[in-house]
Amino acid sequence: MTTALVPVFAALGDETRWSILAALGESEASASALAGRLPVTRQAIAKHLAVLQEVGLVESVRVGRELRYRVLGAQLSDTARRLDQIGAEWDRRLAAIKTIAESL
Amino acid sequence: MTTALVPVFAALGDETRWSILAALGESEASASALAGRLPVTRQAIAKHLAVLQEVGLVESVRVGRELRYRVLGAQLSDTARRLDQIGAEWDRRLAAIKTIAESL
DNA sequence: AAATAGTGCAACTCTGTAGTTGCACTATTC
DNA sequence: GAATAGTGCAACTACAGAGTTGCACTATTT
Repeated sequence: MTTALVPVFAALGDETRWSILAALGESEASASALAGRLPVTRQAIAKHLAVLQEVGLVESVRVGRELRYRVLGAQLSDTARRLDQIGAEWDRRLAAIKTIAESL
Repeated sequence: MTTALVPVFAALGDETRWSILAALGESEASASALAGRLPVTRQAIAKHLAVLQEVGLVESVRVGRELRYRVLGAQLSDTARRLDQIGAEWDRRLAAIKTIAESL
């Protein structure tokens, strides 16, 4: 299953979500724990985590009575790979057109 | 000048803008030309192009009386590289924590 | 058993923005 | 010089989503 690309970027296009990802990049944490460090409510964070989980950037594990979230760097790297391929393809094609144009 | 990352993702988090980028990935085009191929008005496309240009994904060149837009694959590849580094850093750090935890 | 920490869900506000219509302006092209 | 193709700008609508408050529920701890 290859995750659709656009929703991933939409998820990454929000500063608050990057704050959450950055925090999770240092250590796993629950929504409540994150709410202690960030200037938003726990409910807002829960919504962001749902978005991030939907696009596979985050996964959750039950630990006692808390839901602990973990960031998935591999998904980010996979997205990066696909992005790089698209950019390279554009430049390749446009360079080819330019070459043809100049040969006229 | 390293472009801020989040605005780039916000720009990439829209399907219509991807349609525009895909079209420009095949050949340069003006806002009016793009409006002929896509199911949105020329004005809407102009706004999207402004957003894309703001984050450096697109540049424009005057050709006669038209403003022709060109996609910049290099900016996409650069973004991809930075994204990959971030993902790798997360996984590296969390793996280190896991190792420490298991050694207890 | 009681207190509590963590979560889930719903309703609401508010801002941002995607998209539209309409008109004015300008440089072409004939 | 007149018609026209391309763009620029402004006002407006409509919807998505970021954030809030409030309450209910549940599984822990003590």
